[in-house]
Amino acid sequence: MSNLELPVLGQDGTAVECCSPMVREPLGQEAAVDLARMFKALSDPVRLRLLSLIASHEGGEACVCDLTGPFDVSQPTISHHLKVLREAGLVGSERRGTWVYYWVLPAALARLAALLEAPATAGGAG
Amino acid sequence: MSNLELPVLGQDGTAVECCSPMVREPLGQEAAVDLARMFKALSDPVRLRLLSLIASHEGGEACVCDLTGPFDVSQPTISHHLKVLREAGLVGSERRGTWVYYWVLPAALARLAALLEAPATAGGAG
DNA sequence: TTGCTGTATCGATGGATGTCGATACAGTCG
DNA sequence: CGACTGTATCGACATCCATCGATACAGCAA
Repeated sequence: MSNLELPVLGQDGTAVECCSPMVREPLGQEAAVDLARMFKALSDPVRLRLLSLIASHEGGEACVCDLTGPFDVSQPTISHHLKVLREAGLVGSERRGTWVYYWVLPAALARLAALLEAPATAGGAG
Repeated sequence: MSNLELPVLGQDGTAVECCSPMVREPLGQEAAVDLARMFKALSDPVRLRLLSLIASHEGGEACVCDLTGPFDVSQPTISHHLKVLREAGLVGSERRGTWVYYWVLPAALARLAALLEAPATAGGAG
């Protein structure tokens, strides 16, 4: 249950509408729906902190037991948020004995980062 | 009403928790709330397409009249989504005579992109 | 002024979402 | 086996959100 079927594509450079900066060409509806799902997973403060906790944890992965402490919400809520992140294709998970480990899928983050990349030359916020 | 008070900071390299990749260090709660608000603005397919339409429009800005056509939703809904994007600090807007123009604020997109940037060396989604 | 067009706001509504307590499931230890 | 811990699922609930039609506001043209 680690890798969902991500419609990710040309790692080798084949330009797809999903990965080029959105300042270059308008997003298609399909791509927009797919990307919006991933951004929605990032649209909650708890999930954002969970993701950064996992990503910055040593070894690049974290046990759920490391993730429930830093938050004021209940354990089922943490489990729910982890499920959202997993179903969005942002993290993978695996059970090892008693504990369940989560790790970030860098390709997914990179896909979103590439989309947001901009020349930053036009009149920006500052 | 173009520039909201973005707590953006060191463009010159001063490391702030908002801008360093989340794989480096855990996000603080305040930063997470702030960033989640921006990601939430990107979590809707219509808004994502609106943003890319604006960004990829010639001159880097687009009239609302250019934005209502490509969608199946009503004009008030488009107006609502544009407001969400504006209040999230992702776009600026200005009225010029009859028409209202919107443009992307690249610094905001760059801030999010920097956060998502990862070494992309660990076992990724593929 | 009146009329027309472009855009924003209002109020309502159905559906999605975050949260919880209770509980079920998975694995380890006696 | 039973007891215990770690994690996920269930069901409920309050709130938020995308959407709409109706309407108000802003600017231009007669």
